[in-house]
Amino acid sequence: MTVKATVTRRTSDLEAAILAAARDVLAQRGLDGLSMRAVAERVGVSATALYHYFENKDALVERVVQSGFLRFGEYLQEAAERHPHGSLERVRALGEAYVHFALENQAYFRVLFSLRPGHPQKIGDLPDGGGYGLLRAAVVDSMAAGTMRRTDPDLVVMYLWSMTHGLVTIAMACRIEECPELGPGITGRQPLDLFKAFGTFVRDGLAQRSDEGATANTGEGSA
Amino acid sequence: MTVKATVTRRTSDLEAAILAAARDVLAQRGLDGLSMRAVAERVGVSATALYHYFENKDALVERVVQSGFLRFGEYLQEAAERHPHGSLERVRALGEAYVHFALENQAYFRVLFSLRPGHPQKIGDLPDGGGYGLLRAAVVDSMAAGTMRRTDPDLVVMYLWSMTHGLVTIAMACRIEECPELGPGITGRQPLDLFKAFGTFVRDGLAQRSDEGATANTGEGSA
DNA sequence: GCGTTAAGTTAACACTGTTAACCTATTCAG
DNA sequence: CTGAATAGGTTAACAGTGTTAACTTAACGC
Repeated sequence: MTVKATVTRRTSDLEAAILAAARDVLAQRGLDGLSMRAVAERVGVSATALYHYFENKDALVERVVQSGFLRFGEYLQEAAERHPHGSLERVRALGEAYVHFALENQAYFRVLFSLRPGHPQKIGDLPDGGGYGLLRAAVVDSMAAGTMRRTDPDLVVMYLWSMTHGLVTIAMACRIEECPELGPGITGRQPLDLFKAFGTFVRDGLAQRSDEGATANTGEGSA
Repeated sequence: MTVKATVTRRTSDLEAAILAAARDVLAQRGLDGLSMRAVAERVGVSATALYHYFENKDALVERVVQSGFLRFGEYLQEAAERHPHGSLERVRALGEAYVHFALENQAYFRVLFSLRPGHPQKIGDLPDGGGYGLLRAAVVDSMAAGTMRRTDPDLVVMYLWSMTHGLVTIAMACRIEECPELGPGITGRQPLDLFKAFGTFVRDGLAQRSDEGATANTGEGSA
């Protein structure tokens, strides 16, 4: 145990080790299992040692969240760059990446957007704006390219973000694919699959259009 | 203290008192402040007495959640009944009621849709299906009345639910109206106001339509 | 009147975040 | 080179949590 102590004497890479341990514990045992003692034990240090690097548990969690947002933002960016500027596909890809990342890193994501009171963080404080700027740019580009109707881009971003985030949140609260009462159109379908199906609604809206007969009963498109 | 004891000796209205106290504590001090001892003290009883009526804290919370969903469902129903069957207004009213109730009962709503692991409840277990059936009926009616395009109603419900729930969730995680980085179209606007603005997108979609010029830059409609 | 049982009590355990007091090795001033 | 200061760790302890065990006490059926 004193081994690590003498080694890390020089600089504070212990801080990094603590953060890494906190991430691991969070991913494995969830937010409830994330205790100061658990993190400390994983690092091989006493619990109170953590207080030399973080003011309290909230501060530690906040740092974990920040690094989480960073990874999240990078993931979104990579997804966006696989599609041309100004295309609706780029917007859609961002949404799909959002859903995918959230479900692959559930314990993580729960904290990122934890509903806990006292956690109302401003979006601007997050690295990369939590991906907001990324989506906004894609929307603005699409409007400029003429693939998306021109309106207030912020309003559109908020709308798309809400829909995507809501799907993820609901999927986490109750396993959608295991809810038979949701009807045959939902049961058995993964959240990502549902998201893709929403694409039709987002593009063309829900209102009955005058230029289409009452017979149309389309499934979901591909793009 | 023995006053209440001798009074409640007869039947178990203590159970109801505990539930009421739990609701109060939850609303006032939030989920973190909801401890067995706090609830017990409010009732005027020892903490361990609660275990005669509820297996553990989770069971107590679950009962609180159930009664919460009941109130939630009633609130939604009242909102729906103020608009005619088959109208899009009825669908929209349900969404607005959803947003309004959530923001007026935040501490409550956080638990209703808590992201906590181990809480993935099936929708069918909730009273009234958590309002799902209500929205579904409104959607089906609208499709039958020809005001809404015909598609899989469950998919539409899931789409509308996601969007609405996402907006609420985001609004709770970070006070939207205090985020200047969200652009002038968002800052200062209440979530309910944003929801109404989404109506245009939901009805007509985001895609550029061939029958409209590139000059259209509409605000949000009224209905 | 007597046991049984329901409904409450206190004491205690294991766990949590956090603080205080302490030790120790490194660093830096004189 | 010595000695003080300090950064970085330790153990002990406190208040709070959910929960269990053991105990009391009041009400009911026979």
